[in-house]
Order: sequence, then C-alpha cells, then structure tokens
Amino acid sequence: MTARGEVAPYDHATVEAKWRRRWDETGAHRTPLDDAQRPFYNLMMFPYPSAEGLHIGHVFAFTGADAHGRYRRMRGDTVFEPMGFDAFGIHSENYALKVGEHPARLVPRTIANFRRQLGRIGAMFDWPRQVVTTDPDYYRWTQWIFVQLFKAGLAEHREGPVNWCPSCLTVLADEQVIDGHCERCGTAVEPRVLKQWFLRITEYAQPLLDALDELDWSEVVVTAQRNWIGRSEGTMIRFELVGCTQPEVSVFTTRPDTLFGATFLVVGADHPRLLDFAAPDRRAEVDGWRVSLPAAAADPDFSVGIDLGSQGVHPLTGERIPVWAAPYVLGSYGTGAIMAVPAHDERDWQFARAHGLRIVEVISGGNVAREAWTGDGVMVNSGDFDGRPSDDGKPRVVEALRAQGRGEATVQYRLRDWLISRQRYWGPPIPIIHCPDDGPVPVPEDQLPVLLPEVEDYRPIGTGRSPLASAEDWVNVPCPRCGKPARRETDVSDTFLDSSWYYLRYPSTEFDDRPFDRERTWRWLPVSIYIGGKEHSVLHLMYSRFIMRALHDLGLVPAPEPFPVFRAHGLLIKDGAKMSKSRGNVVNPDEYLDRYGADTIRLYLMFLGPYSQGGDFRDDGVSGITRFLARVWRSALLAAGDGTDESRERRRHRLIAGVQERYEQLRYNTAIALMMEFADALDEEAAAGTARRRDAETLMQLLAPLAPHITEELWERTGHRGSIHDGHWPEHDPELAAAAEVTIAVQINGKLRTTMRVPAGTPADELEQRALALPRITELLDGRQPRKVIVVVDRIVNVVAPTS
RNA sequence: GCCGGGCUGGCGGAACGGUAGACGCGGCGGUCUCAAAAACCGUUGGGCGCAAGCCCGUGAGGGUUCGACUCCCUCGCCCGGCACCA
Repeated sequence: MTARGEVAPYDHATVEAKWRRRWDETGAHRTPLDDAQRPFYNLMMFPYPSAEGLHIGHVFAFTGADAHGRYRRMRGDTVFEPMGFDAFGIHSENYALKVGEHPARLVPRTIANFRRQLGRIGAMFDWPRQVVTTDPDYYRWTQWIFVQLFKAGLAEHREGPVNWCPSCLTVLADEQVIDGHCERCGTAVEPRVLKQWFLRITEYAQPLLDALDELDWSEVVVTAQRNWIGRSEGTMIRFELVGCTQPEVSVFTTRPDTLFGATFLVVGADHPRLLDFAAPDRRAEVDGWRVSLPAAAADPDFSVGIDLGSQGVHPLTGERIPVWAAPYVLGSYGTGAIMAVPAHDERDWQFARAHGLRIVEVISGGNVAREAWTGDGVMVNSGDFDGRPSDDGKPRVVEALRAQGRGEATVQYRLRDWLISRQRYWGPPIPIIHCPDDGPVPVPEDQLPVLLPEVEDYRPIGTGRSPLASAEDWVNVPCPRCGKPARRETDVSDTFLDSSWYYLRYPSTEFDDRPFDRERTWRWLPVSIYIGGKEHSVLHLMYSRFIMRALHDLGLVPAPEPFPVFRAHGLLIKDGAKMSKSRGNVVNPDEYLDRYGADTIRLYLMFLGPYSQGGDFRDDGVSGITRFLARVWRSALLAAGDGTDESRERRRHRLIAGVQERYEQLRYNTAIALMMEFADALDEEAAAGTARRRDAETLMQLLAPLAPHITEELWERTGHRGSIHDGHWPEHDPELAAAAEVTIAVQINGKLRTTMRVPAGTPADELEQRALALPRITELLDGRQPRKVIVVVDRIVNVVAPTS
C-alpha cells in the first residue's frame, strides 16, 4: 500500500454539511458592525427571486464576490457581506397572474427557495440583515425617500409623452425601452400622453457625468453611462416665427457654422404643442395628419412631413423660411425642433429632396447636389463668414448670434427624467394624496408606510390607472393639509427605485424608526467594492448614483457616490448562448451541488475563464477540480515535515505573492492555476514522505476563500484552533518571493537559440559574456562578429549579428 | 453609423514589449486489473528529421523595434452598449 492510500478520501457531502451547520451555530458570518476597525462593505447585486430558482449564473456571480470578501476577511478586515431580494415588480406580478396566485403569497415562497439555494453555495452572507424590498418595513423607507425627493423639488407630477406597453399595461421609463420595445416582454411600446411622476435625474446630469472620472469602475460601464447621459455641446438659436400663435422657436444645433444653409425649420411630429406652430388655417389639417401617423418605426420615413404654413425668420439674414413638422425630428429631445440644413445633414437632405425644399451649400468639400456633406470645409454663401474654415467659423457665428440676442452656446443631454409611475399593483404605492385645493400633498412621514391594499383583482386594467384605483376605501382620504376629501395616488413606483438604495439599508436593518442610522451609515458607506453584472450598467447603477447624490445633497449620507469601486463580472453562457428560460438551457445548480459539493463548483466556475469575462458552462472539466481537491486533501493530511530549506521557502513565498495579487484583481482562474501547480508538487512530496506541514498550511490558507469548507476541515484536522477564515492570511517577503535562479533566453537576431540558468540579478555585462561563450552560440555565430548585444537582466540576451 | 471589448493548440484559457501556448479538459502511450472504471506515470501546436536540430505558427495585410499575442495603421469577423439625439 502506498502512502497515498493511507488517507480516507474527501467526502464533500459530510464535510460541507458539518461546516455549514457549525458556522450557522457560531454566527461565523455575523458582522459586528459597530466596532469594526477596518470595515469592508462587500456588496453584490441582490437577485430578483424568480420562481425558477437560482441559476448557475448567480452562483458564478456570487462566488467571485464572496471569494473576494473572504480574502479581505483573512487579511484582517471586518467584512460585511449582506444579501437580499428585489421582489417587487412586473416580473413577479406577471408570474403570479400566470399561475393564478396572489404575489403577496407567492413571493415568500420563491424567496424561501432562493434562500435555501443560496445557503448551499458557501458564501458568508449575514442573513439576519437580509433586505426584502416587498417588506413594509423596507418600502416604508422607499416611500420616505420619495417624500424627501418631493420636498426637495426632485419629484414632479407632470404630463408628458410616455412609453406605454400594451402588454404590461403600464408606462415604462425611457431606459426600459429597447429599440422601441418593452424591456420585459418585448412588445412594441406606444406613445401616450399621461400625467406621471418623474424624478428629476436630469438636474444631476453634469455631476453624474463629471464624477465618472473619479470612479474606479470597469471601463465598459463607465462608457455606457457616458453614452447614456449623452452630453452634447452646441448652440441654441432662436428663430422668430410669423404666421402662427407661437412667437418664436428655439433650436439646438452642434453645427452653428452651417446656419446660413438653414432653409427650413422642422418641429417634431410628437411635439406636445405642435399646433401652436401651425398657421391658423392649417391647424385642423395638421391635427388630422398628426393623429393618423403610425407608431414610431425602427426605420424612419423621411418622406413623411407636412408644411405648417408658418415661417421662421433667419436670425442673421432676416430671410423667411418655411416651418414643417415631421416624425424624423424628436419632440422630446432638445427643444423638439430643429433648423434643417439639407446640404450638410443627411436626414435633412433626404427630407428636402422628398419635399422639394432648397438645398444651399455653405461648407465646401462635397457635392451637395448628390449627397449631404457632413465633414469640415470652408464656409461659402455665408455672408461675412465666407472663406473661413468651418471649425473656426463656429464660435464666430455663435458670437454673432449672441450679439443679436438670438442665441448662445449651450449644452444638451440625452438623459431624460426618470419616469417612476407604474399603473400596476405589485409595487410600493407612491405616498401622495391629491387634494383639489392643495394639489399633490405627501403623506405625512409618521403615517408611512402607505400599505399596499389587499385587492381582490390586482390585474392591470389598461385604462392608464392602476388596479389600486378600485380600492375605494383606500383611495378616499382627507387631505393631510386641509382635511377636505382627497384621493390617494394610485400608481406604484418603479422597481428600480426599490433597488436604488438597498445598500443603505443593510447596515441598519434593526432600526425601525429611521431608514439608515447615521453612525452606521457614516461608518459603512460608501460601499467598499460592488460586484455585479454589466447588464445593469445604465439602469440600476445610474439610478443608485442619482439617489445617493440627492440624499448627499440633503445631508443624509456621507458621500455623493455609493460605489467608488465597481467590478463587472462576465456572463455565464451555455452552449454559446445566454441562459434563458425560453431557450431551455438554464442550468439549475442543485444537481451540481449535490453531486460535486459547493467547493468544487465554486472552484470550477472560477476556473472556467476570467471572472470579468464569464464563460461557457459545460461540465466536462469538473474532473480537473475534483482531482485537484483530492490532492490538496491527501497531501495536507500527510504533510508532516518541518524542513526549512531555502528553495521550498522561496517557492512558498512566490505562491503567496502570486495568489494574493490575483485575489486583489479578481483573477481567480490564474490564482487557481498557481495553486494547482503547487499542489502537484506538494502531492508528489507527500507520496515520498517529504512534504512540509508549512507548505500544506499555506496552501490551505490561500485556497480558503475559494473552497471554504474543505480548507476549514483540513485546518481542524491538522490541529488548529479557530476558523481558518479569521485573519489567517500568510505573510510573504517579496525578496524571498523572487526567484533565486532564472532562465535566460539567448537569441540570435531575435530567434531563440538556447537558454542558460544564472543566479537572479546577474549583471548585464556578465550575462553578455556568458551568453557569447556558450558553445551553441559560438557555433551558430561561426566567426561572425556581433554588431550589437541586447541584454535585459533576468530575461534575455539577444545577439545581433550580420546574416551570413 | 458611433463608442467599448474580443479573435491564441482539438476545447476552456495563460503570457510587465523579452523562451507563445502556464493551468485544466480532451487525445495518445503506459502502470495497476481477468477486464473496465478510478487513480497514478509519461506524452501532446503544425511540418521536416534516425537524431542534434531546423522551419512555420497568436483573424488578414502592412509598419515601429535588436525583439511584437502585446504598440501604430488598414481590413475582416464576433460580442456588448448607443443610435433619426440635430
């Protein structure tokens, strides 16, 4: 019998169950929030508890975040790692409707199932601090935040063009409309004009943009946010109007240098006050035209448009130009109207062609009879500006406009205000009472929460009103201000409002008289690291930044940004495609956890590829991890030596340095590769009876964040007291971690010819001498004199010689 | 169209401008076994060669450099974001 056979094999089921129970009993994952010396708030995106349960992608995401938290904890930080559930919203509600069970009864069940599964993945969640957004103790404070925003003038009830999803029977925020379709159900949205609640995120467009520079975030996400805010610098130009009730119209352009080529004006067909721009005798016709327009199409039709009969006065020439309306201009962006310069804008060019409007070249460089020229050039047909390069002309035109009081430089943002009203049931009621005299009045804070009433029929009704409207007893209340009969707001708020502040609640869950305790919040916020999917790049992360910033301006939180450090993990796919219920390729982790145990699955998922990039889940590589853990197990239990030889100490220090660096950077795949190499060597020594206890211990410690159960068991079995997870990160000496001897590549003309082993740090001139003296090199040089020898210490010697 | 990210063995993936392919899967050969599985050992980018070794090779083509997967230019394909945004 060999030495390897003397150890009983690792039994994951028994060991993992044992430690999960033990950790639970000892409160190993409870965080002492009030006396943390080095608080580390390890936040990961809380899930929406779907009825299907956890899928393997969640395990991937949470394992990477948990491993980082465990690493910080071993380094001595007090790590707070909470978890919760984002359980309001259309998803839950639609599912409840489908199965015919009330969401208030269904959601607790789906949460229970999620918790069961999350409990199996070996993460150190501080469960007693769980946050559930549907809990009245939570949404009470969601409502409270709304009231604070309302009082600060950041929540507004106003009429506006909105996106209506005819399938979900509710309005959607602009961000929740993808290519004209509902983000959730894919139905084409319809434009409607309704009175809605908006949060004025646009007030924060510039601060939100500026602060991006200071954030340590994954670059993709920063870029996505920058695009979404869409800052555009340009010029506002006012055209006087004649022949209609509207006295003037402002237009926004980024090309003031083309002003002299403006041959008509166009008002967006969906402009809320379109008719004011039309000549009185054309109003009826224009109105008929407007209502007959089809819903916005993906491919705009430039032939659609109507002459409004009014005229604009060119601010610099006084020339009169026609005013048109067309759907290719957006009523909701900028001022909702444009000056059309067909010679230098492709869309205007097409429109002018379709309607026989004038095309006047004012920037040379193209052939505007054939197509629009959008590049730079020299200004022509532009009065005093003729002959100037276009980029030079821009500020001068702006100056001329400013002198006339007809325009000025300005900035536009693509970002829209955040529409939060939802005409649905399953959300927190917006805490407002509409009084005929006082208008919208917030529900007094001591009367929060406004509980979601029990209604029999919670189906959306599609009339533009929420199902809550039918709860008459609930709706009719006296005005809190004047006491007259008034009505409650019946819309509920967007789910993204729930998730925009949950990280503030976790540290304060036990307080029922305040949303977040001042001392706790100042100690724990902002979050130390936030790890989540890049699919939330725009929506959740933007809304959270806005809410945090608004609360900061109200003096309620210690920092303007909630997440100074954000890392996006990749997406786990299956068979080359995103996992989704409709594709039927969702992997349920339960069977894998049963079969292999949590540690193996954790390691396997982290080994698939770079955490930041995700990977393709297939189970054909799990055996590599199983073998690895078997080696760790065996060698750790057999290692009894106490050798202090330098080479093995160096190897150990090198391993610590390498693994530590990779944990810092969330590069788990390569951390695991290093540990595998080390484990192979250690296992070989264990078989020979020479393995060192110290090496085995180091390996256990380094592996602990990724494989918490097996390492805890080994720690106990090898005679240690206390948990391996508490402050046991091994020290290393960078000097020792450096190799003592290095292999130098020796090249001739950049091609590898041989290598040599030398002591690390051998100086360049000695390396050169030794390399030139190598038999292989003298032979290949064959008498040729090196023209030059490039030497990089500890790396290479490259002999540059004339080619024979 | 614009902005990101990517393209490396049969596969997943490694490589501060310095020995391309670490680590793992799979394959091949072996040990053990009646046999198989498991485990373990060896081997594994392609081509040529008995061998020493040589040549080729990181999506394609150019460039910079003593030296390029890495930097620059052009192009192709894949993924993601934005998109009548004036």
